[in-house]
Formats: sequence, structure tokens, C-alpha cells
Amino acid sequence: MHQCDPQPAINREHVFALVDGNSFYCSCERVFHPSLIGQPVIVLSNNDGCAISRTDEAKALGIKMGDPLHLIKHIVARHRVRVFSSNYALYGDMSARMMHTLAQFTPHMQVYSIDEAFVSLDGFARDGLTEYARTIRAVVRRDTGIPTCVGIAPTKVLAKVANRVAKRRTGSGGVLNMCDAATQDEILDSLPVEDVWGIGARSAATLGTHGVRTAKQLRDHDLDHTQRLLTIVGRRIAMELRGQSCLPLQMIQEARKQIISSKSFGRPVRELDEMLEAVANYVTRAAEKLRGQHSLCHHVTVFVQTNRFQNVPQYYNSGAATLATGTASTVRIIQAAHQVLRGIFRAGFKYTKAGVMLADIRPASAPQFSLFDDQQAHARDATLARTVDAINTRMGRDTLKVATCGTTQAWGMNAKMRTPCYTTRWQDLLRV
DNA sequence: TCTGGGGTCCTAGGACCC
DNA sequence: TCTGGGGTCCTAGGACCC
Repeated sequence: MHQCDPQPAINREHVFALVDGNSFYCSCERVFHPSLIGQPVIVLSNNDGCAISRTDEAKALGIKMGDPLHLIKHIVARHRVRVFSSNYALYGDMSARMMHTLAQFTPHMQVYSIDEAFVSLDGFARDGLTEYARTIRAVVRRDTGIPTCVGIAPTKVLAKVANRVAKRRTGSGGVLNMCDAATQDEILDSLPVEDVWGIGARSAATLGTHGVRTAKQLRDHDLDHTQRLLTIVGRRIAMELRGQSCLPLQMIQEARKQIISSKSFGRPVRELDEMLEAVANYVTRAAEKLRGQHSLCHHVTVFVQTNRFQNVPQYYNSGAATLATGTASTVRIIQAAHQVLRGIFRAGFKYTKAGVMLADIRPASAPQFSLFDDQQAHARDATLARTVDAINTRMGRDTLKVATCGTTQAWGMNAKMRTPCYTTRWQDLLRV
């Protein structure tokens, strides 16, 4: 019996609302630059590489998600597209405000990503759902300045569909209620199957060879066959399209099972010394996150790579080390990562990217020491890290750091069009 | 010159054990 | 020619998401 098989004995009706910020990063920029309203705006990925957020006006100019900036320069110039480097401190803070506002409506919500949340509307009167969603939208707009759309449906997958259609249909007022069967039929029939949440290009191609091209066709396809094609994941999606909820609201944010810090360099790196410095910085970020969720890691992976888009000598390598005792100590993890790096680094290449992954993550509350461990040393590590974190929280990131992180970071990333951190740094507060 | 970063889940297959 | 069977654990790779 599959865990998502229908359970007629219970047959509880759910209602999910998916609230999703429109062009979220661009909208954050607009909050602090009202002159951007009505203008084409894009926000770039790290190193000012690709467009990762676009307003409707920018989309209308043909700018696609992930388009490299240097390939759309002509559009940007001709139509005076306003371009911003990404400012994650600002977006993270705006996200927190949006989620805080949503939480005032119900404690039953799941923060799904930086710009969207599932909200449970179980138990609300069916005929008041759309109006209630309009209220939620209006309050988020009023209290944060962020425009949103809301999709309402009996399952998460359908709520995703409803949200997507609400964004596209002007006249929907930003809200679409897909609770009734007739609306579901109509919308799923006109939705390409690859636009369903969880169906990517590969799955869509597989389904296409069996004549399944729309969301409605996937919904009505034989479930066992769908599972043979797309594993249990596909079966769940198909069931959700039928209105049978298999993806529950996850209100608790579980601790991360892996933590990655990887970035392209602002310019190519050739020397081991610079690479050691970069890796030390990446470990510093990852270890901060690790301590932030009160975990220890037992495994660290390091990788280095050259520019895969250029016709130059290519090199990629990765290596890993196991930490006999779990640790969240920046110093200890840097030591391990540096040892791995020395093993995989080859001189003579122009490296453009490196990264660090922490894995085999376990709670710090129950550390397991090996027989020969110096437990007092680990306790000292923990105390040191706590002190450093406290100072950096108060005085700013990297006020205190490990010496191998260097001071110049000449390899660091570019962000030439970054707006100030209006909400998270005193010196960047708006003056009125 | 210039092409993101950080996650999750599932499955298959190998190693190992009894 | 025939070469056990069943279980667990781990890892790599695929697919997808925002």
C-alpha cells in the first residue's frame, strides 16, 4: 500500500492557499525605489551573471529566467531596463516581514521558499475563501509593500497551479480559487504538463512519448503506469492533481541535511594560496550556518573547477574528508578542507569556481566522541565559536575571522549594481 | 570580459554481513 | 552446465525546485 493511497475512512477535506511574491527580488527593490514601478527591472545572480528576477515589463521584452546579462545587453540598453545586483540581506529581511504578516492570519503555514508560503485554510467557509485571500493579499501589500498572488485549492500541487494562473490572468485580482471540479477541469486542460509543479523537462518528455501533454491528461492517466514512468514522485503529483492530498503542510523547518557554500570568483584564480583563502571563506559561511541550526557535521567535500563555458583547458576535481568527531568549529573544518584542497588542486589552470559542502549533519545536542578524543578541546572550540558568532552578530560579518581567510579577497565576487541594505544596516537606513 | 547558488528526494548498485 | 539468498548501509547520480 502506498503512503499516498486514498484513505476513505478519513476523507478530510483540506484547503491550501499558496501565497507567492510577484517578481520578488524586483519587488523588494521597488519598495525602496518607487520610481521603478511600471519600469522593466531585473535582478542579477551573483557576480552580476544572469537575470534571476524580472518584472512583467522585463518579461514582455523577452528576457528569460537565467539569461546571461552579457547576452541581453542590447535589450537592456535599448529599453533602459533597470539592472540590480542581488542583495540577499535585503530580500531575506523583506521575506521575514512577509512571513510575519502571513503568520498573523494563521499559525498553520509552511514557509516554502524566500518568496512563498503555503497557508492552511482548513475549516474556513467555502464561499468566503476568495474574499479572505484578497484580504491576505491586501494586508501583505500594505504592511510590506510586496505584491503577491494567491492560489487556493484542495492540494498543494493544485494550489501551485492556481497561483500560476492567478499571476497570468489579469482580471483575477491576484486570487484564483480552484476548489471546484469544473474550474479544475478547465484550467488543467489548458495547462502544459511541464508547468505542473514537480514535472520538469525530462519527465515532460517521457510523458509526451505516451501522449500525456496536459496536466489534465496526467491527472487522468493510469496511476500505476505514471508511477512506472516517474517513480513514486510522479504518482503523488498525479494524485494531487485529482484532489487527493499527499503532500502535507510542513510547519516545522527541519535542520538542513547538507550545507553548501560555493561561488564563482570575481576573476580567475590560478594560485593555490588564493584558493586556500577562498575555501577558508566558504567554510566560514557554511560553519556559521551549521552552528545556527545547532548541528555538527562529520563530512566535508571540496571542489574546484575551471570555466566550462570557455574553450580553455578544463579541470574539475572534488575530494572529501571524514571528521572522526562531529564538529561545527570553523577552524577544524578549514583544516580538513585545506587538506582536501591540497590533494585535488592542480597548478596551471584558471579556476573560476570552488565550493565546500558539509554533510553527515547531526544534532549538536548529542555529540558522539570517539575513544581518543580530547573532549575538553572540543568544548573549547565550541566556546570560541560562540564568542566569535556573538561578536560578528553585533559588529558585522567577518569582524572576527580566521587568518587564512585573508584580508583583501581579490578573488571575491562582483556586485556593481547593488542597492544599499536599507533594512539591515544602520548606515543604509533611508533618510526622509 | 561577462553564463547563480543552495537545497530535497528517490533509485540503483556495490560492499558487506550472516 | 550447474555457482545461495536475504538483508542493511552507503554512495553516486538523476531529477526537480526556487
